[in-house]
Amino acid sequence: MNVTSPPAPRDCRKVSDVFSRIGDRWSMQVILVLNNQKQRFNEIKKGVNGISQQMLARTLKLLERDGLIERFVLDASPPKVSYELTTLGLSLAEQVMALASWSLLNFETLSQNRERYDKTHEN
Amino acid sequence: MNVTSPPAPRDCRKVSDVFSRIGDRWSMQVILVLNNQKQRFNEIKKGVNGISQQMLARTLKLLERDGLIERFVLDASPPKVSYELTTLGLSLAEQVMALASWSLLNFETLSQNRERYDKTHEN
DNA sequence: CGGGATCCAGTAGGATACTG
DNA sequence: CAGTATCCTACTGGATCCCG
Repeated sequence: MNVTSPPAPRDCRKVSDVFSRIGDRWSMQVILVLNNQKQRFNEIKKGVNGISQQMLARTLKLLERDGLIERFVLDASPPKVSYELTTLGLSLAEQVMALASWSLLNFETLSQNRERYDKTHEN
Repeated sequence: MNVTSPPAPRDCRKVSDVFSRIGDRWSMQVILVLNNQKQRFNEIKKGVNGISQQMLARTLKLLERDGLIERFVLDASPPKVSYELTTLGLSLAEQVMALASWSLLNFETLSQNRERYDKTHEN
């Protein structure tokens, strides 16, 4: 895709599809936490601030379904399961990391913009 | 932020905040369509496949609130309004374009992975 | 420990009609 | 043309309990 022009409508649907899959509240955060680190369920849970057990389980399953992470059952009783980004997942993680860096860099600016907007439009 | 390590929990919240703002169904698509192109309301609507009038109006207002786009009223009656990415919006658009390119490149792989997963887990 | 099942609330998002 | 107002539905995500 040309970087200087908007995508074609057909492309838009594909982009929309991928975005709506990873653009939920948790997927990208899980990808970030797993970046270069094979981790177990509760380790990921600690890493992702505020996620519930169920949402983590759901998110991991969807990411596994897309082939972005791989699930390893280490032991059955007591259960030990760990997760790791696949090659595909790692390539996505790079893009997500770039977006995350942008977010950290510009978070304050965004907050200030919102505050200013709300003040001038509160009528 | 270091690209090889997961972000700190405090950073995670900021990243989550930004992601939950632009990670909805439409924001990133609008940003893509506006990339390097000042456009009017209905032009954007044509560019973003399937968006309703209301959702476009809502999305544009939120993006303007964050200072990512600027709104220009050209005429009052009949109304003519156009939108353009700000410098901040352009810098975000770069990251979003990278993610969009990844999406186009790997869309087929993702679809196949899902299909395969669903077949082997349908029990 | 790593989930699954169930129930519930909040909100994102769609359809339609109306307006300056 | 570029919105706003209203209503409604569907889905996301949270809480809780249970299970091997």
